[in-house]
Amino acid sequence: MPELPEIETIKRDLENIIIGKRIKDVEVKVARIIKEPSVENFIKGVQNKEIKEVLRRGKVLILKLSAQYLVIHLRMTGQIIYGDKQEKSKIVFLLSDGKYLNFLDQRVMGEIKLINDWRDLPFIKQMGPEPLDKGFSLEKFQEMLKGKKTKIKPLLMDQGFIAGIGNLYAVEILFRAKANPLRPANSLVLSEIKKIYSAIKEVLEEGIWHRGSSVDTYRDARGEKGKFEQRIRVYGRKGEPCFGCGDPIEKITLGGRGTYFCPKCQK
DNA sequence: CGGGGCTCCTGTGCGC
DNA sequence: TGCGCACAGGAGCCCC
Repeated sequence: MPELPEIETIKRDLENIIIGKRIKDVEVKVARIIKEPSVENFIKGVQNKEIKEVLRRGKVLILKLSAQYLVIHLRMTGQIIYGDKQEKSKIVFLLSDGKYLNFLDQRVMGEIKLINDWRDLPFIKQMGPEPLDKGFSLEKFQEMLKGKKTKIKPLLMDQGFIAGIGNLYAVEILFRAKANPLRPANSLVLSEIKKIYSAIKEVLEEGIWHRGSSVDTYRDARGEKGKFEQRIRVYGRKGEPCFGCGDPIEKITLGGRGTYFCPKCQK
């Protein structure tokens, strides 16, 4: 599942590959992925537009074109792969260098929009801070947690609270911080908040360093798998021995999502 | 306002 | 062995 580190990896790859190139044409094989404008206007809107910049906000990938923005959300199984045209592509952009930018998506939950300003999207407007920005300080995190009765794990996954963290990284962050996913946010004391805060930065940076995790279908912009999955401590390890104490890892459902943790190490 | 549950979607893997 | 169902989860939505 592409989360902040995976999208950031794709963003950095694409920066080196496609900036300055033009989209000559686009083939829309699955219309429902294009959320706005109409498919017809989408095609007209991207034709012969230069890719000026690649941006990321949370789990959202943004390509700045000559006038508008191409906003891409990969959701669960979306992939953006540069190179030859791929048979399974749902959307194919033909670039001015003769290569293709393929949008693939097994479960077809991804979304692409062409809009005047990405900052106007409601989902972006209500999004929480970028966890790797300097502005996301310990003090700010402390402030954000105040009065939040929500369990810490779903809270970390709430894009309105903090941007870019999904199920896998939320689970890994809490294991690193030795915090139980069920803890109400406002029950955490400063020493625990500090550990979670540090773990957020560390785990996400480690994820980027290892070019993401490919436990599902994630691939980088060149179609390669990430290596962070080798660093995973708890995700998907139900019943297997905890790397901290050897007790079996437990799996519960929280907010409908599989939540892995060690009840002994995570208090 | 918060939280639970359903929805979308399809390949995989488990149980009977 | 083969079939059928549950499961995977990001985010919008409804409802209590």
